[in-house]
Amino acid sequence: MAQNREFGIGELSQRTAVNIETIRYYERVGLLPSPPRTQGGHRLYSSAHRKRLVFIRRSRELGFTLDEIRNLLGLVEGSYACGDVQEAALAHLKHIRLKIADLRRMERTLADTAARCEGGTAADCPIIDVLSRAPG
Amino acid sequence: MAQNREFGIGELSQRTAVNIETIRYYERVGLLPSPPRTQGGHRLYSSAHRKRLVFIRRSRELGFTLDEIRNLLGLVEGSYACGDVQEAALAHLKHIRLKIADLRRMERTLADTAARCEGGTAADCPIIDVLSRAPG
DNA sequence: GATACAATCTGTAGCGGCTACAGATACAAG
DNA sequence: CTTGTATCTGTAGCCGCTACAGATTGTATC
Repeated sequence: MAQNREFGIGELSQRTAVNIETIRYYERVGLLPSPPRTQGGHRLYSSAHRKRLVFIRRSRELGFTLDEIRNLLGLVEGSYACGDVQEAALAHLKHIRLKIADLRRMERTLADTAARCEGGTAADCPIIDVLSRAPG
Repeated sequence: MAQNREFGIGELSQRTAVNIETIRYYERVGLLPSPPRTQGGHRLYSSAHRKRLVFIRRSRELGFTLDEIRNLLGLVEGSYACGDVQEAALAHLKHIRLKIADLRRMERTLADTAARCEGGTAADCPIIDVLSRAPG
C-alpha cells in the first residue's frame, strides 16, 4: 500500500537534497511537471515527483546536462529500449573522457612547469614563460 | 629594433586566435587595457597588447579563471616574486585535480553501469536503475 | 477568533565567459 | 566617389542555477 501523502516544496527539497529554488527552476524549464496546488497556491508534491527529482539529481551528479536529462526522461516515460539508454550514457561517457583528457593535459603542463620553479627572481620564472608563449 | 607597427582588432584577433568579440569583452572587464584609437574610433593595438592577450589566452587554455588571470597579470605587472606565481599555479592545480577526480568518479560509475547493459527489455535497465537511486 | 512566525509565492536580476546579433560608422582599394 | 569590408556601440542570449524583494499563505499558540 503506497503512502499517497502529499507534501510541500520544503519537504521535497529536504528529501531530495535539491534546493527549493532549483526545484522551481526545474519546473519552469519543463523538467519537473507542475504539481497541483493548495487553494492558496502552494505546490503539493507526491512520491512520483520525488522519484523524478531524485532521477534528475542523480543524473546531474553524473554530469548529464539538463537537455540530456530531458532526453533520458523522455525515454523512461515511453516504453524505452535499454539500448537507447545505453547509447545516451555512452555518448555522455565520451564527453566526460574528453574533458578528463583536457584537464590532464592542463595538469601535466602546470605540474611540470611549477616543478621547475625554484622561487628565484622575476626574470626567469618558468611559469610566466609558459603562459607567455602560445602552445606548441 | 622593435617593430612598433600598430594594427586593428581584426589582425590582433588573427594573430592571437582570440575572437574579436572576446577581445572587446576582455577590455570591458578590465583584462586588456583600452588601446588608443584612430580618429574614427577604431582600436589601435601594439605588440604589448598582443603579448598580454597571448598570456591571457594561454592561461585560459590552462583553465585559469579570468579572476585568477587578473591576479597573475597583477603579479607580472609589478616586481613579482616567482614564489607568488608558483603559489597561484599550485592553487589552480589543486582545483584541476579535484575536477579530474570528480570526472573520474562519474566515468567509472557510467562505464561500469553501461557495461552491465545488455540491451534487454525495459524493466531491468541497469542505467535507469542507477539513475533512480540516490548515491550510497 | 487574533496573532505571530514560518513557509511559500511570483518575478526579476545576477554569476562566468563568452557569443550573436542589429544598425551605424570608418577605412582601403579601385 | 563608390563599393565593400572592417569596426563601432549596445543589447540580449546561452547554461544551471542562486539570490534577492515584497506579497501572500499556512500553522501553532493564546
